[in-house]
Amino acid sequence: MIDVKKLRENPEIFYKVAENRFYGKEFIDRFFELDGKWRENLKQINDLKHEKNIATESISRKIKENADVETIKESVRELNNRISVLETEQKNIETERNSAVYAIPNLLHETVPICKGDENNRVVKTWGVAQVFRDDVPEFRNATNNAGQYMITEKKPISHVDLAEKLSLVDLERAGKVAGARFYYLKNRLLKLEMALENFAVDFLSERGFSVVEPPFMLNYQSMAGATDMETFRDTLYKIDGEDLYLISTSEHAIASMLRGEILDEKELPLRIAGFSPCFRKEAGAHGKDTKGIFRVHQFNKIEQFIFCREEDSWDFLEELLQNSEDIFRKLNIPYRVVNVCSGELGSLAAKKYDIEAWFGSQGKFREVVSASNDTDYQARSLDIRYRTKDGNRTPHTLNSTAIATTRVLVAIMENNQTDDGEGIMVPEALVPYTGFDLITSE
RNA sequence: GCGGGGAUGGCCCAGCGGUACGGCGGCAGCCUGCUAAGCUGUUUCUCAAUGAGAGCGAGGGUUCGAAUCCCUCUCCCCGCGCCA
Repeated sequence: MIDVKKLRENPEIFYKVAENRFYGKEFIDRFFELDGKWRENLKQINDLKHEKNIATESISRKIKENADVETIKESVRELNNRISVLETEQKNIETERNSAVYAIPNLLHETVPICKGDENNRVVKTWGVAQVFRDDVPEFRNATNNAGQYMITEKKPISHVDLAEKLSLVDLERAGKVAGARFYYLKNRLLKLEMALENFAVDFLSERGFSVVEPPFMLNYQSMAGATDMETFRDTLYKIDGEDLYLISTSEHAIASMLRGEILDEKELPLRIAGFSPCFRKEAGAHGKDTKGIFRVHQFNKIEQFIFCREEDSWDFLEELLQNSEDIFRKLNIPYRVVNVCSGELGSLAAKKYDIEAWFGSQGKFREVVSASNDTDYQARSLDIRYRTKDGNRTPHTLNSTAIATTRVLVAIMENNQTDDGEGIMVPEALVPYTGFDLITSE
């Protein structure tokens, strides 16, 4: 959530951000409407409680003096009634005011492009030599601002769906039978390749100063609500029936809420934590998109980078996270571009977000494989996480970035590393020590 | 799942109907040739702030007054049961 004090002091900043993000301003209006009443009520309640405390204290004194206390008791009962009426009203106002506050998005970093639509994300850089089918060259050149390196191929790579079927690497049909669309059985060498990716990423991040955790795969409402926003709840989260538990859609939320309600010491920061967990997503808004294969699924494994840091350091750490993720894709030799996501496509928690989009030859497109966000103090404030400094407590900044989302990276490998005859997949060199094989074929 | 014991400020711990004790740590100051020790203050949140209110795992209840008594729930520890 945003800083309410800052909102009271500088409403114009928040109105401007709402405009730049193409949000409605009604939540901010609603906040101010309710906040005035809230503060007025609070004053009244506190004054009455003050009166009550004085009366109550006088009772114990009078009892010692053997004086009569019945009339005072009666007046305190009267005060209690008035307080209780106001407090009930206050609770209602507060609930509404808070839901308005939660709906107000984070501030934006000055470098975020102000516009709508993914096509307006700013391309920051490109890396690698992509194999681009002849007909897709214009699209590729456009998507990289003519800066991407590529080799023209005379045939399109086989889609990962066809290739995986041919090589017995996934069973989508039976997964559909037992669980539904967007589920999969991952098989044989593709499973080993997945495990290799996971081990590779865990080792990689350990070397870069991350501690690694496998978090709970479910979180209670309070933790989930602190770590994410209502849009995410609605569109992506699975709820466990009859329990106060939600399946995580990313280990980010489990790591962020790990420190909920705690006060850290400034010296403990930064905290670099990598999470490894399955991610469960409803993909509610994605009907008809990427329906085939394992590109967009309800369940996949992910290694995630997460950082808690001092407020003054977070912009440097965003670059660090991006660099780590880029280095992973470089080691895997997957061509990609990096985009600075524009204001209209940014989630409400993020003040800035980079996406890494890998080249998928069969689709002739760059598609998202990594999201690196700086949520500044927004997420940590909702979770009531603070750190102690000489000059009092502050809210840390939190950042997160994908390292490896397994299914998408498997697809990227399948589409970028096909053998010339289209009958096999070459394992990226960096993974061979982990797989123990360098080729996946039908044998 | 059953029985017993717990949860108190950043940490440890006392209090068990009269408004949170003490210690450790942190910060500020005093003192000292420097350091250490010692001494003093401070340490969470909210508000229209020289003031006031809230806060003892969470939520209810009883009472003029609840950390303290009652109810529900959560988590931790010990034992029993079950179990990959």
